[in-house]
Amino acid sequence: MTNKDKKQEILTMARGMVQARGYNALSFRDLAAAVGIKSASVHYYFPTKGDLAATLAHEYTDEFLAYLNGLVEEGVPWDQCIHAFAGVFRKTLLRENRMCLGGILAAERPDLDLEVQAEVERFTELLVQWLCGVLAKGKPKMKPKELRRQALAIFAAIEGAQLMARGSGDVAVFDDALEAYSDIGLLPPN
Amino acid sequence: MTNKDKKQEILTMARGMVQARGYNALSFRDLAAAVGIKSASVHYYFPTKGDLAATLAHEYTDEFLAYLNGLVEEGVPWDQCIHAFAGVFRKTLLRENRMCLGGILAAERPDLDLEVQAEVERFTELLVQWLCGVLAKGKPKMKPKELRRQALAIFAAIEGAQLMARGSGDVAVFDDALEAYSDIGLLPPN
DNA sequence: ACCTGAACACCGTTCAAGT
DNA sequence: ACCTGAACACCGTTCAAGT
Repeated sequence: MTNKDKKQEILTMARGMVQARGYNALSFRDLAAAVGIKSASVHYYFPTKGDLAATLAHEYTDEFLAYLNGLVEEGVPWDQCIHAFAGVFRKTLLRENRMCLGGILAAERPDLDLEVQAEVERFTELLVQWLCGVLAKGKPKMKPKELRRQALAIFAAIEGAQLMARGSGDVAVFDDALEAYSDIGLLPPN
Repeated sequence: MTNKDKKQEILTMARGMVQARGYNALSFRDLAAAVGIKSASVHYYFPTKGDLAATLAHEYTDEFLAYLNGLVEEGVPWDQCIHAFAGVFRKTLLRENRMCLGGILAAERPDLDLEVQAEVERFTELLVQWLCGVLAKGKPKMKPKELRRQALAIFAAIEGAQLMARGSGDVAVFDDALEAYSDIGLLPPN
């Protein structure tokens, strides 16, 4: 196994742990045990917990965005793109009641190093931009500023639905909220 | 200073700390120092961190609800009640970028004792019920099930707007999202 | 290049001991 | 009744030492 493989293995394991229990709850000793090394060795790959989290968040953003851009390139209609976006959050909940990495890190913001805070902002910014682009197809007459506000609103509403579903440990809460969003026109109809 | 005073002082201080930095980041030693005792003494009032958090969450719910019910009793119109509800979340952000206690505990759910998880669910349930009651005045023809879904959606959307505003450290994000919610009719117009 | 044990100051918790 | 210091097993981090 190469260096890169091991590093990636640590990242993958850590991502799941943070999404499941949060940044503060992530233990280097648990993480090390999960990949079969000692906690001191994790520092060989990532000098600090902040470095690990920043890398984690950066990759998460890139992969999330690659998936979303893939949908657009495949020619998926704009309204189905929005639903696919929401679907990612739903799928995350189904796996051990996990949260969006950007969401849980946002909640823990004051405990994060500046570099990690910056990655959270990058995540939000890039996904809002993607939503803007997709939304623009459905609402061609809308002004850029209003478009951006609506993209943000859709994003926030979905994050909030996920947060409340996690808090109650019940995916139905997420589904109910999203159905109401569709009824009212915040999300396109099914 | 009586026992009750000291206990309340601990609770008040702990509440602010959890809203600012989260449950996992709350340190008994920091908390003890803030109220002028040693960390071991905090355990005299609250045997475990879970006991403290559960009491915290219970009081938070009660106080939040008392404020909201006060609005209704004063005869504040239903749409202004909803805006006042949202206003609490905005005000929380303005104080050191704090979060709703129910929201941040929801994010940290897997790290919470069962009694604390139950308090988070109580918080959500009681506030949703209050929103249902207020919303019913504005939409008298709406069926109970749909009413509840919409109350949940409003709650989730506001929590999400707060989460994203916290993540970016910018209240304008909260304001933008809420403006979009109003535009689309999820929240009543201003 | 990659890993380790031991040490450091932290954490929640317990408990015997103080007043 | 209320508080304490000391101990326990944890935490992230550092570092000299191993291969």
